[in-house]
Amino acid sequence: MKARDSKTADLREACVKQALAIIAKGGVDSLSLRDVARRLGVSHQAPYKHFPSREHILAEVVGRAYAGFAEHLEKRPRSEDPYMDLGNLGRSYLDYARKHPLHYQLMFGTPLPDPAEHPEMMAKAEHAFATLKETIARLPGRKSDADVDLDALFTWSVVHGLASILQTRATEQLGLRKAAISEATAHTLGRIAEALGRPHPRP
Amino acid sequence: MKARDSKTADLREACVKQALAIIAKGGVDSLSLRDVARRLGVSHQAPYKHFPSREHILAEVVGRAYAGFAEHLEKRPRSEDPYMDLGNLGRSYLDYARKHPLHYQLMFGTPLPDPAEHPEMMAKAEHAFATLKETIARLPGRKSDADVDLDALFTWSVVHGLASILQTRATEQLGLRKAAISEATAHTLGRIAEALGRPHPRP
DNA sequence: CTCCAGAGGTTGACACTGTCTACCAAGCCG
DNA sequence: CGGCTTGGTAGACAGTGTCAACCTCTGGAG
Repeated sequence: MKARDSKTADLREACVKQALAIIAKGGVDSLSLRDVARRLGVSHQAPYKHFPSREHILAEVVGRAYAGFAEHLEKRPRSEDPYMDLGNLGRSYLDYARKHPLHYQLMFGTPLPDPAEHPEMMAKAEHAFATLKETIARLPGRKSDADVDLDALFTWSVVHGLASILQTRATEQLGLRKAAISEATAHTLGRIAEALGRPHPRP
Repeated sequence: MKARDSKTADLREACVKQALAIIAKGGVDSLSLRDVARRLGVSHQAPYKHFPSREHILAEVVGRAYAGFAEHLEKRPRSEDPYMDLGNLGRSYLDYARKHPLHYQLMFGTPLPDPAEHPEMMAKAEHAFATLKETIARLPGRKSDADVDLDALFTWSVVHGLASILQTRATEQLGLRKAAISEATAHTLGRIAEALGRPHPRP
């Protein structure tokens, strides 16, 4: 019944949407296929016609988060200066984590469905890392691929670590001044650039 | 019955131990108080005499992980040179994450019980961060407390980010050479020191 | 046109979970 | 003795994932 004639159209799609809504409200643990079905006004087994198991619907949700993330990184502003370009990439990364904490948490802060069994889930993630490596390869003074790999890993560590920490609100509990938080992004991106060899500004 | 006369002694203690064992085998999701009780040969309600809910037993397990972590950091080698001291701290941190991946994951890679409702859980974490700030404050050229806060946050981000990434085995899926992984720790710690102003070695 | 296979939906059952309630046995203390 | 607390038991309930059987359209193949 209902005005939703979405029936024939896309129950699968509606499931994914509702799943995200449920996770948004109550955390990933609270996701239950029966709840999804209930909200959609269908039987508790209907979702199983589209997803073999709870893990699979979760993998789908996470996969979409990765896709949105990769798209966001692609849309970042570009620059001629390689250091600025790296800065843009980092800012864009932290931007996404701040604006879409739920998606970020799904991607990196949750016990994920085994990636080995859901390979499509990780495809987008690889692309994002490749972008980072390209950007770093353009910095002056890079020699071997090994250097690039190591510095890409370093850079990723920093932004990922900062994003995670800012999300846990650990800051509130660790006695940091509020100002520290708002300045953290700029400061951290600056430190990355210095670590990677940009001449230090010494005013 | 059984040879376990631990009965009078410490069912509570045994619960925590079994809980950790269960999590170790099947992940945090698989923890069930009924399973704990079953393994201990007691009724399914016995654990509830010692823990008000599943969340509380989890909080206890996590709290112990934090304690063990803080203790590990305390035992790190010390040094006169402040940069070496910082390096030791970072190495010690990454060491722990590598040797006790389960504990590390419990602390930082899992949706935790709400810290606001389990304050004792976080007490040890604060101490660890304070140690980091002290170490950084000893570096030459630090000015204000604000600088120290920001650089502490930066440093924490790096090590935490690297530890997280190395644990997800994302490396395997992102096309990094195996060598990159083993070199990552040393390289990253070096980059931190450079970012914080240690003169770059240019061989 | 008929037929029938399959996609997508249904109901019912099962084993499992966390948690509530009531009950019981021992120990302690007035 | 009587009563209170502590730590255990048993039973029930709602909620979960998932398996199995069944129903009902709908789109082709013959």
